[in-house]
Amino acid sequence: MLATSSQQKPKSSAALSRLPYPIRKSFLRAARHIELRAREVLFHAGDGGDGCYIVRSGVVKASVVAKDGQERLLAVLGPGSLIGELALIDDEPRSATVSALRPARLMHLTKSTFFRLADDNPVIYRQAMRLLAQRLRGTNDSVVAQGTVTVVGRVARAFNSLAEGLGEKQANGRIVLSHRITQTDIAAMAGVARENASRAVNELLRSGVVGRAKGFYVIERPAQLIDMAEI
Amino acid sequence: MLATSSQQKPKSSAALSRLPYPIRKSFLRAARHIELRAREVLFHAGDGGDGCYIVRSGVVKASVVAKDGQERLLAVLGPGSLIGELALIDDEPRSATVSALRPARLMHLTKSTFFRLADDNPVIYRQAMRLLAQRLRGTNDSVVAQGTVTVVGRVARAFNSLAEGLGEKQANGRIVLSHRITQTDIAAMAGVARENASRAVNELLRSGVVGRAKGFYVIERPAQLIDMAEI
DNA sequence: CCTCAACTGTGATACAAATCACAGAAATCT
DNA sequence: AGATTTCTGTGATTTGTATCACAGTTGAGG
Repeated sequence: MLATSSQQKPKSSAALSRLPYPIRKSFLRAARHIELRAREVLFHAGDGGDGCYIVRSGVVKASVVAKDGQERLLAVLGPGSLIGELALIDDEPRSATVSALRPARLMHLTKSTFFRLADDNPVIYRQAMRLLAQRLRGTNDSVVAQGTVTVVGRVARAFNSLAEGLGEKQANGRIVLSHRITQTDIAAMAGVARENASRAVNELLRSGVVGRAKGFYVIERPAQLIDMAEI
Repeated sequence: MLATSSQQKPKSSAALSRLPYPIRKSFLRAARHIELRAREVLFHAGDGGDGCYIVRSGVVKASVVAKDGQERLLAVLGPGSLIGELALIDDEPRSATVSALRPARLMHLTKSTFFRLADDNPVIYRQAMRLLAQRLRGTNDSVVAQGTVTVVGRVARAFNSLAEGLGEKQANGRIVLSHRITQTDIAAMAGVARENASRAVNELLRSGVVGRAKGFYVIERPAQLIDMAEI
């Protein structure tokens, strides 16, 4: 499964896919399987907890709630995505809350397992560091974007992030976001008010960069969308 | 030197300080020394370049400029700070521009040296991942803060970041920012207009959370400042 | 020490985005 | 199929910040 179908966009978050096969197999053997019902919480921000998870099917979201109660969506993640890796690495509490948007199957890897495997295969360390570095680049961009980019641009960023997390690339280059996303979700990702997210989404729909197909958003022109989100 | 004086705040960015002494020595032996004049650029965003740097003395800044030309300061960094580690890890171009705010001495570590040492001492990998994880937590917070926190709060964050990068903790708990910081800098860190940074800084001065001592900002009540910056 | 450039403070105005207020449309539940 | 609940679109209003304008202050360089 793990992000190898030709229909699927290769994503940097497809955690294991770049590791040599024997190592991948060790991971799979060592992992414990977990099922989540829709809306079930995997862990809350502030929880302790070692170990990380890899999404095998379904869709989950990572979010934090600010002091004032408003929720901010950090990511919506589909199969192949790695979550909870920060607490694995630095023993600090969970930095975000993760819950299922629809029934999901995950595998869980304990901290001790991870480090045991990694000590034997430094390539794992390299791959993990690479992933962290990529995420860091992404969040650095977000910080800058947040201050300089307009609402439409931020909503475009949200769509890109969604494409990253659960997009399925079609043969014709379009990317289908194979989960029903509400404007409230988009607003929470872009960090804007729901009403303004609505206006921005419609602007994107009108311009044809984004479309809808049976309830799912479709990114019609990925390059242009990325360009709009540029900082 | 490397961030061990009792006057100095222990910082997560004091890259090497937590490594066992023999390993630290290997790093120092393998490193090449570099001098920067004030305002001299170490590297530009977009440059290629392997290798990372550790600040040994002086002060440097990391910044990016958005499409619209406005500069955003990501950090102001003093002795002990690690910079340029992303390109080291993932071979992508430099994500920010780094230049000296005043004459600085750095040491440079090539990619091959880093990985050679790390492959022999997995503890280096662990430490590096830890550092990346911490940074990721920080930038995640920033993203949320940017959307939910008011101007004063964002300026408070900027001060915390400055304390992190170049603060010197005094015996009485106060933290001296031992470099002359302009309001333009603070504005660029907080992502607000210079005029509003001015108003916010004065509010912090009036409330006594921050003070000035011979041209330097002093954080009088670090705990309260952190609280104000909380998301 | 004097000069000039850079930095700082503060009011007035402009503007983008949040908030308010609903009405209509679409899912979901029973 | 009908009843709720949730989601969506769109105007009117308010608000926080940016921007403009400019005077006062400071500090670095000759």
